[in-house]
Amino acid sequence: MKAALVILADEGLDAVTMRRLAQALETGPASLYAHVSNKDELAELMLDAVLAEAPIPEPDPALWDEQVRELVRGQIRVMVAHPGIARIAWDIAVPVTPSSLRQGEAMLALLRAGGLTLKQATYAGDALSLYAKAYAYEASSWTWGDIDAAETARRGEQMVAYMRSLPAEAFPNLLQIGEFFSAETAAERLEFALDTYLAGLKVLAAGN
Amino acid sequence: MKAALVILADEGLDAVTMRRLAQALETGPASLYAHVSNKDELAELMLDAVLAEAPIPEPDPALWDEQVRELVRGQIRVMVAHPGIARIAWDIAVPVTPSSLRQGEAMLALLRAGGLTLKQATYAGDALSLYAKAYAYEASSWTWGDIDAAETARRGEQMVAYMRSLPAEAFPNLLQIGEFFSAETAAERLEFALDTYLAGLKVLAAGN
DNA sequence: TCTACCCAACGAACGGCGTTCGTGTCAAGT
DNA sequence: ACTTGACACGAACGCCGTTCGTTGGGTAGA
Repeated sequence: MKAALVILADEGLDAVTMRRLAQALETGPASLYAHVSNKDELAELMLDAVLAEAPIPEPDPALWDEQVRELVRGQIRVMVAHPGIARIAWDIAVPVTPSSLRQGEAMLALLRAGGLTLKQATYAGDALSLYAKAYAYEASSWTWGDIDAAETARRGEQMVAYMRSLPAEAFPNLLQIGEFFSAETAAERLEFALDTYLAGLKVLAAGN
Repeated sequence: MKAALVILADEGLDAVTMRRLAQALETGPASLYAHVSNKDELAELMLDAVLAEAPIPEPDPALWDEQVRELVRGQIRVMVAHPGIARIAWDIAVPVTPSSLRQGEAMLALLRAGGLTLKQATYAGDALSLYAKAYAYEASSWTWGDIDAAETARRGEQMVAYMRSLPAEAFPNLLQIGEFFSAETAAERLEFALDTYLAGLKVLAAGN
């Protein structure tokens, strides 16, 4: 349902209610149930529509690790481009929509091209997908909605105040990392996670 | 609020409402706002109480990687032991409760003991924490609540039916991995992810 | 052409939610 | 004994997802 994605983009996830959607379609809430059996099903349709925009690389064994990065980046990109979708992705327990399956198959194909066994590829794909969803969710909430800038700032101050109130030697590391943990470093943290995990996978593949 | 955790354990996350909690305390919903300013604040207190049960290892440079595993396992264990808490952990944008901060500091301390720079430790700790929350959330939903067994089974059939309806060569890998992806392999998938990521971190640390 | 039927679409309502407001109650201070 | 203040509470507000019974228009048959 395109209309739902428009509302999501314009007014945020909280505004995507059956009533609001019905209003956009100039009808009543009850009428929506002729096209969708559930709000969950609506969410699933929205997720699938968004995920369909993520490109799927053609596996090339020589480039497999960069292609895995590209696949994950693509998933994250489309989710972050539609803030709120990542939250929906978490709510859906087992995604069995066409786009989800295509993404899953693509991930497995790339990992196998990298020399992993089927089992290794399964587990690695699971971990990478989990991370993609997690990262997209966090990135979305930083850039949008749920928490506004004032609330975020308040939290930051609260944290600093709380930690200052403790003996400084209790949090020697935490007190130093503030500079690394801003929204600006988000992309860098993603690349770090991908690099590290893929480095681990190469160690594994070398042992096969 | 202990009473809230009892309701969570007995009746699931959906039952943790201000009204239900008030009923358990033999009072009205409005009275709760004398002790808690928000439902969000209640959730934060619940999360902190649960996280407080996760043990914090004393850093030993010789054992750092196994200690990181233990820390993550501990976080996951306490969350899965209280199904629904993992979901709360995702809803809270920036966890600034005492237990959360202690866990964060412990993670940084272990990673630094492993020879990572502060920046590397920050990014790695971020990724590991993200993964712990993600894994705990998934594990909780498999073992509990949100989706019942019948619904899960229906989804499984739906997926198989859908994939069978497509040319088999479109999903050569996905069609084979069913055996690896049951609830029984969950612990194995966790260990795989930890092993892989830590292997990647060691490559990094060696370059310092 | 007229009639009978069917079913998609709908208004209205149900039971729930988080939260707020104004009132009552009761113990401590004078 | 009287005042005062803080705390607890009943009732209500405006939302939510979903369901029920009705309706009205289009089509198939006579």
